[in-house]
Amino acid sequence: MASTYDVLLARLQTAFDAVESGADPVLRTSDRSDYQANGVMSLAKRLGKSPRDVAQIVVDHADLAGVATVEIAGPGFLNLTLSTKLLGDQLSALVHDERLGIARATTATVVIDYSAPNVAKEMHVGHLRSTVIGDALARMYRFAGHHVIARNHVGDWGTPFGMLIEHLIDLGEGPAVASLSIGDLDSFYRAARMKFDADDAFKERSRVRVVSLQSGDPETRRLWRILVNLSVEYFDKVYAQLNISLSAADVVGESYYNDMLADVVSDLDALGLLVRSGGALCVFPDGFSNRDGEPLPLIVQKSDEGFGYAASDLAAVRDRVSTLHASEMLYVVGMPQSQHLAMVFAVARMAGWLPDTVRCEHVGFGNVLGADRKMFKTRSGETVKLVALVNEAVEKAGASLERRTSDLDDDQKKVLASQIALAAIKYADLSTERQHDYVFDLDRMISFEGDTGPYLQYAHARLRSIFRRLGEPWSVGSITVGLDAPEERHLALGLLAFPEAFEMSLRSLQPHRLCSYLFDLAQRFTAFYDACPVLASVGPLRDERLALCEITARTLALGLSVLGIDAPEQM
RNA sequence: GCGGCUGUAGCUCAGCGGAUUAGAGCAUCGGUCUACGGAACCGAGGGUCGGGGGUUCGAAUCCCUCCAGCCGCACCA
Repeated sequence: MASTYDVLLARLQTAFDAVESGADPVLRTSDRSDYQANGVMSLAKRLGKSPRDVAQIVVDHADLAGVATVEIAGPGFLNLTLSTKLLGDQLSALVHDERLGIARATTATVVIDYSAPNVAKEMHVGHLRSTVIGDALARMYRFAGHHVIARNHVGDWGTPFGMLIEHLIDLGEGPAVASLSIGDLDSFYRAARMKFDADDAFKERSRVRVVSLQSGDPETRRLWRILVNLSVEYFDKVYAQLNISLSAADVVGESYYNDMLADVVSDLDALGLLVRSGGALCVFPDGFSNRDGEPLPLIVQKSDEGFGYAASDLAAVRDRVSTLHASEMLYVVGMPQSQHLAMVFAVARMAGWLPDTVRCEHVGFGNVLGADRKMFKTRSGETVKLVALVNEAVEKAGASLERRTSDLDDDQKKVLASQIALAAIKYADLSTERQHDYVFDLDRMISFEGDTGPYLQYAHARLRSIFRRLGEPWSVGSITVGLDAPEERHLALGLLAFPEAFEMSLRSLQPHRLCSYLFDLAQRFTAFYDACPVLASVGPLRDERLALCEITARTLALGLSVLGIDAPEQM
């Protein structure tokens, strides 16, 4: 089934082509009518004709019988009003369409790099956005029909592991494992750090340990593996708590690329791209300069022979294209890394490792700020742990549930509190344009009023409540709609706009567009709900309204689910 | 210095492939209640879209410039 948007666009395109081949209509929803088509004005300018005359020609050529009526407005806008028949047909199709009008895409292999916590460190707000945005994009891509490969590029390599392993040895394996198992990674890390800074002998041992780690000493690797495995177990718990679709299987950390680094360097050299500069081996991609206006290098091998993160990032690009056969790659990484990633991509393209046919994008995002508009920290100035953040939100959501009389038992309330808390946090994160910083204000996002996740969940719960009260199973063949009440029509138009909103959000890699759509839909629904009795109405009218409710409930649930947000049946 | 980002109602944010009176949420004020879950609905006030210039019949949206703030810019990822 073609979406309403596509039906209109196709008919308009034909009409525009009749005037001038290649002219594009720009179709959008409008307050003045159901849809508005622009594009006549620029076309008229090119043809040197009056916009209204051109509009008339387009209208004459447009085959909109049974679809919509057109009116030329203002200097040359085409205001389209959908026919009741089209609305009825489209709604009837939606009732029986699991995908709610969203086409299944031809399958691409999409590698999405997100979350990326560090081994032996706890996850904190700094990981929130990458994790939440990456998860939402992964879910959206999967629903669209693509093959998604999630890559959790954890920081599991580098000089800190010397001191961490030595600290592990000092504590004794058993006690160390026991303390790390409870997820208290930060105090382990801090203790190692303190010893490293205070004790020269420990520092020397750590240095030696790094060397044996890198040279593949089996015992050192075994100890390192202990740290990695315990950390991955901890990450899994956090992901479970956050309802993030990442697992240990998606963890492919920096260490995975170790064996490829030497080849990256020698292959770049063979291609004649390597330059020795300041002792380091560098590639100078075009278009990047440093603060003195000189070409800026991407350092692939440091002057001490060690490999930088540029080398492993290059290895990852190459691996994802050649081994995973990625046709699209997304890096959900903070904005400050944009220059680095742009250079990595540029070098990969120079080397021929990243063909032009592979879309490769940095999905950058801004910072999470506190009320003071500075980086979000605790009152004492420490980094906010993700677990603590969620716990506080769950607590608030739970307290709010208690304040309302409810026939739910304690277990149900516990689950609900978590679902509401996560909806609040995730929706707040996803609903602002991702490149922008946003102010983290838990009280606002969990106040359950206005443009929040819980508001959307509530709208959905009210809908489900209608069907619970209905008792009997409800089904309908085809809907004969009048949509006489303006609220009904407004809601119906909102439902038909779902595919376009979803696809636009996915195309632009901007989940906030889907958020805006869902909020708008929820508002349309509540206005309808207030004005149009459903269960108290009878006959075809009741079926029509139940159909609107059914589609709305499924649209909200599906929209939320691809954002990684649960839609409870009741709350 | 180079590059990137930001500046839209009191607050938090949409809108920025140009187009008819600039939108939403919160807050404020005023309505709606025998309510299918009021965590709701309806309405009002509130903005020279940072300043200036340009392109255009038309600019929050495109171009230039200035102001304010943030981030990155060679061996930590």
